[in-house]
Amino acid sequence: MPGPIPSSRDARPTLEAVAARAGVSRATASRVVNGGAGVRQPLVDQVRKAVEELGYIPNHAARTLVTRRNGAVAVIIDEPEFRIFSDPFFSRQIRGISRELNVYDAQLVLLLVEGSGDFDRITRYLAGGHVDGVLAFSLHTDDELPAVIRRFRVPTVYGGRPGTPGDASEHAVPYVDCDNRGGAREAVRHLVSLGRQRIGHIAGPRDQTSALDRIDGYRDVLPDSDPSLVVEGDFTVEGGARAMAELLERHPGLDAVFASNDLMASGALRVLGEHGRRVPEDVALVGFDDMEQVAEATDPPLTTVRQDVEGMGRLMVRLLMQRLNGEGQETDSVITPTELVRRVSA
Amino acid sequence: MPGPIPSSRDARPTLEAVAARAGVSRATASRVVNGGAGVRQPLVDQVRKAVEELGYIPNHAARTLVTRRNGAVAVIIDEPEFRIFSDPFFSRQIRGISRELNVYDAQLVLLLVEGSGDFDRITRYLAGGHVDGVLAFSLHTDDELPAVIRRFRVPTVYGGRPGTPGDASEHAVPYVDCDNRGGAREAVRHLVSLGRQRIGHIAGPRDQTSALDRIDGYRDVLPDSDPSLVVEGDFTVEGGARAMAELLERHPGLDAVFASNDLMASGALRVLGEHGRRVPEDVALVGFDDMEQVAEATDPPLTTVRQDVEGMGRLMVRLLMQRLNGEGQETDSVITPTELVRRVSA
DNA sequence: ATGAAAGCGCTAACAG
DNA sequence: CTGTTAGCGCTTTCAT
Repeated sequence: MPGPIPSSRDARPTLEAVAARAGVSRATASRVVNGGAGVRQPLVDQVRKAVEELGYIPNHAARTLVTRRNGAVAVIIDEPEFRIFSDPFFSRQIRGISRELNVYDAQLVLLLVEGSGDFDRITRYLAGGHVDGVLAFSLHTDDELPAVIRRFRVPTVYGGRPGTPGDASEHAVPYVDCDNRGGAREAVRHLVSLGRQRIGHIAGPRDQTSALDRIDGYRDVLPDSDPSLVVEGDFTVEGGARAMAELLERHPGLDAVFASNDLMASGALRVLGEHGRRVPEDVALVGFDDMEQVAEATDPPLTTVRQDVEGMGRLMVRLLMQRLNGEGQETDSVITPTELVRRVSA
Repeated sequence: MPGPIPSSRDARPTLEAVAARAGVSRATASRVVNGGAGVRQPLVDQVRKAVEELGYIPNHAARTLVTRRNGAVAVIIDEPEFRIFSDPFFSRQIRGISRELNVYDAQLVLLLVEGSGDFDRITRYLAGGHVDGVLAFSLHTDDELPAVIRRFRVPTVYGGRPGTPGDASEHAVPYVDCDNRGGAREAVRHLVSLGRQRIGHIAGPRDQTSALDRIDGYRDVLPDSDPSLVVEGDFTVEGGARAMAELLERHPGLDAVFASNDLMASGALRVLGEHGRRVPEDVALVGFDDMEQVAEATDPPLTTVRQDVEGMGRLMVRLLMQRLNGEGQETDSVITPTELVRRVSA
């Protein structure tokens, strides 16, 4: 079905050509191309036919120049190397975003931030109005991005609750996050329901709200637990392994662990094995994220807390589009539910 | 260092304003903004100053409209769900691409293809000339993308050797790939050097050239090996596990396995364990890719073949830019070297 | 070396 | 309902 699209990129037909062929004015042709509202059917048909025959494709730049809309959204990911390398989390979220963006016929411009150097570049980019909106991830407490976003008033939705104070004013930027705290509670409650008495927690880095929220969830269920039962990891396999070793040293009698993500849980699993602990018999283990790749591949497979990462991505796009269309400047943030997935480790 | 950039996206200063402030014509201002060649120093300085003071940022759409360049490159990934979900490979390659694109001050537009439906969309997008060039991945043998690319003559570089015949004419599209065959040879030779006698191979899907090339590498070293020693997997953990089980059933006496990627190797590892085989004592195992996340997290850590994924991404961008700048229409493909990384599994 | 002027392709008032 | 008319902001001959 090759269709009549011209075989070269150059010398593409313009609206002018379409109008001429259809025997109408450029304005009418434009109207038809943009939906055809308020144009009589016969003319609509003529124009459509001309478009078809000529293989007309609108020139985006020209359109953007006058409408000041560019049909593109930037996805900004500010993440230290190790995490984007080792965490399918982003691939998934981006897939959700991409899918939903397609619905709106919008393009996805990917901006990876690696250091303050990149920051200027991104500032200029956003300031230049090259995109209609922004989807930003991994805001760390010391991030400069929120300031830029506020300054240029770029419509934005955050992925994950931002660590910055986030002025509660009318300009608050909405975010989409899963119920980290509730999920953590569920995980720990599950461990408790298993009859476990000494439950440790391998936390994520303190500069990420998700890690903080999960610690809170842990404490919600175990308010009187010994503080030394919580060790900070860095969301990597190795970090999880180190934390587990530390935990074991401090509390040899430990009988359960809630790790703040699956990667750390897998590291913990290995260390547990090395120290002769059977899982789940001696020590029950629950992770977080439900990254199948990790959670199902470990031995034993991990019981973990699932979050709908793709759905969260789609949601972010929807919220952004609402803002762009002016429907409710007062968009609210959304917290999505989590679900405990029982496998073998607990 | 906030700088003088205006605090709102609207009402941005135009070149006109800059020219007025600098007391020159728009043409001169434009020249300065674009490098300042052929403009006397004093004027250059005046314009630069005005740009600075006004916080002028060029309007991309206007520029694109006249230059027909848009400073953007599309990255097209056509990959069934499971792989992008479970393979850090892309994250890494994209990071390399992103970094190198920054060097050229070009934007990255991400296009995820999920089915034939998406195909129309992408065709229209490319035909619309929204991007200056394309970086395309995961061409399967039955892909429609190459046809579109050829038809519209979009400057393109493939990631990985495409499965399509790839007319050897002057319009051949260059690609960047690692030395899959050589890497596989190295892996298998290593196994041989360890004194292993019955070496199996868990291959990747037949519609991917990387999998095919690795099989070839295996056969290069073991030309007379029993065909039943090669089992096809699908590059996933589960697929690797199934393949390993099959292999064990066919050849209980197996003493080594070369898996076509690390994910499958990790699945194989688990099955090996379940069947009471010690690794590497009873069965030596080598993977491919060196995805640290997987290769270092398994127990024992995997010996594997490393490919410089990020470097390959950067290389793709460089080749594309060469094409765009007309330097050498006859860009050649590049095969990057691999390296055996010895850990514990072999 | 610099400026004037002519568009790039499209949309959006505004008339009719 | 349709056509005419202005630009959107920038680059690029072409004169000077």
